[in-house]
Amino acid sequence: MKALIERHLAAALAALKVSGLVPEDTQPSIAVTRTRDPSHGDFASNLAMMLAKPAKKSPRDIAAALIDALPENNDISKVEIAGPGFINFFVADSVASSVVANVLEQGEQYGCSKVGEGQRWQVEFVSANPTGPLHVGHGRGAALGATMANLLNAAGFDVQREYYVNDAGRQMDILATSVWLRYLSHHGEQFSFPSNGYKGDYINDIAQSLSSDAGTSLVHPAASVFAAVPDDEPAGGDKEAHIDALVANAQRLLGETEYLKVFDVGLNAILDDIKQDLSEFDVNFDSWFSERSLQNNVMQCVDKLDKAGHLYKKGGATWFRSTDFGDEKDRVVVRDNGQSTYFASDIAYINNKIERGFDKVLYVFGADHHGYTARMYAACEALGHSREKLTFLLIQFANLYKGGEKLQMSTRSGSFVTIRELRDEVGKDAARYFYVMRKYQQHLDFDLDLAVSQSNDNPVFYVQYAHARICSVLRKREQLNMSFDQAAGLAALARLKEPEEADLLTQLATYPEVIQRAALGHEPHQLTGYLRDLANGLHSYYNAHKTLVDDDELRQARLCLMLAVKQVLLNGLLLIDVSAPEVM
RNA sequence: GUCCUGGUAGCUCAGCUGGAUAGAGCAGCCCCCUCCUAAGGGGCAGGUCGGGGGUUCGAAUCCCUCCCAGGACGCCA
Repeated sequence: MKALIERHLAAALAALKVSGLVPEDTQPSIAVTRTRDPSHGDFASNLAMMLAKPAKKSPRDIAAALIDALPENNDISKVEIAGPGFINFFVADSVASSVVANVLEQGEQYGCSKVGEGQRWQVEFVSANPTGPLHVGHGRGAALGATMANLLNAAGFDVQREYYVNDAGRQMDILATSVWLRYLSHHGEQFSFPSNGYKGDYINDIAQSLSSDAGTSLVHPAASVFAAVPDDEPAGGDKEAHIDALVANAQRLLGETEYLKVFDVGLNAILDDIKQDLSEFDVNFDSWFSERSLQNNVMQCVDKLDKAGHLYKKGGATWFRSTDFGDEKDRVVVRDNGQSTYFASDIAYINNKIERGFDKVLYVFGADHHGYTARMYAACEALGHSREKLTFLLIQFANLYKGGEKLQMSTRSGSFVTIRELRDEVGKDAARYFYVMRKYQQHLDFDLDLAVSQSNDNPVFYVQYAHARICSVLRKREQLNMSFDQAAGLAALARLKEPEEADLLTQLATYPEVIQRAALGHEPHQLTGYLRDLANGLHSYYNAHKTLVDDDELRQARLCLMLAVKQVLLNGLLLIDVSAPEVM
């Protein structure tokens, strides 16, 4: 409808140019928007006001001329000039109500579009280090990433969801060493646990399973484990040096094979845990990409950059001249000790992603990564690709509140609320809904008490209740043995004349636009906002008018409308992976 | 210091490429179940859109500047 009006306005504009009223060279963008106030019709355009200046006429005169030049169309019942020069379009009732038939015909496909057809996109999200369970901070990235992927999918994009597993590097060594130390404690060794080690209870659990796996075969006396290790922080030393020395000793004492065993037990236990948490959260990935699998490619990529002349040596290290591509300073890719940096892995990873043929790669990152994006763009361009291939969505942190108190979380100290605890406390539906209902650029205050409350305060229930209410009406119809004939109802849509019905029809027609906007703008909160409004429309209607009326024809029409609203509520909730209960 | 993101009703937030009288929810006050689920609906009240300039027919939205809050700025991962 919107496109139709735009075409008509374009035709009218062309006519005015021919008649000389508007200069040939003016190229205004033709904007048609939905109106907020029904008295302004269904759609409005500001075209006349934009033409007023170049044409040197008053906006209202231009508007009148445009309207005269508009092609005839039966779908538009009235066109008016309003206010300073808006052109308001009133859509014919038959067109407005036809949306019901569209919804029922398309079912779960209603709202889907083909704007992204033929494009392969990757959405990478969560990608938390497998050093501990997912906490509520990761939850937001998980929920947003999953929903954005769903939305893009609905907009016709071919989407791959990927989790980048950081299964290499120092943090993982610290994890493996932490597990081993706990294991040693289980076997009676006495020592004080490093302050920079992983201290959560889950480390104990993993150590326990390592014990039942390996028995005492991995035990070494504490004295040798701590031999020549510099003091820890509490003893006045450096905690980083302390833990690094412990890692080195672990690797030396255990030998490569045994060390790797401990390492993998830790990694796999935690990764399995993460996978389970995510799947219970209805967050699913197509691909778990291992950082270790990239290791051979890292130096290849470094060579590639070197051959292209983007690297130089300084102070024993190899630097990438990222400032050539807009970064604020150059970055090290190979340290003076010969080890490649984490950034070097990321370069290889970018290269890998692009070689896999994605048209666009979306990174859903925590806002703390923002200093990182400039060098990522730089790397992408240095590798010979357009920076447009990368998009970073920087998610602001989520703060948890309980009883008015802000909860703290930190993986290292082991004091955090896990995503599992959150789910147990508020349920998956509320958690998923709350995570996406604010725009991602905004800090999210997650009120646990509100999410768990079964009251009208809770927006999740509000939307779900609308769905359940419709189901209840449908059940009641059967109980009362009232007839329902969908074809007859669709034929009688003209009977829907109440203002609440008109509102619902407009809202239903808006849904595909919302999905498209939410998908292309990566803004899931558009969808939750829409669902709230639609639910509100339904509740208002429900209170104002009875569906199961004796008038056969009217009842059939209203039932069709109810079915359509139910379908759209369901479609929207599916995109955020929230259930649509039939009974509440 | 540089760079991000925010600053809209008492609180939490919407506000689509600049558009018509700035919208919801919660909190407050009033009303609505002999009627399809009251986890609901309707109404009232509540705003110098952080301050100040500017662009425009028209600014919460764009530009400049200042103030405030949170975050990021390693040869860490």
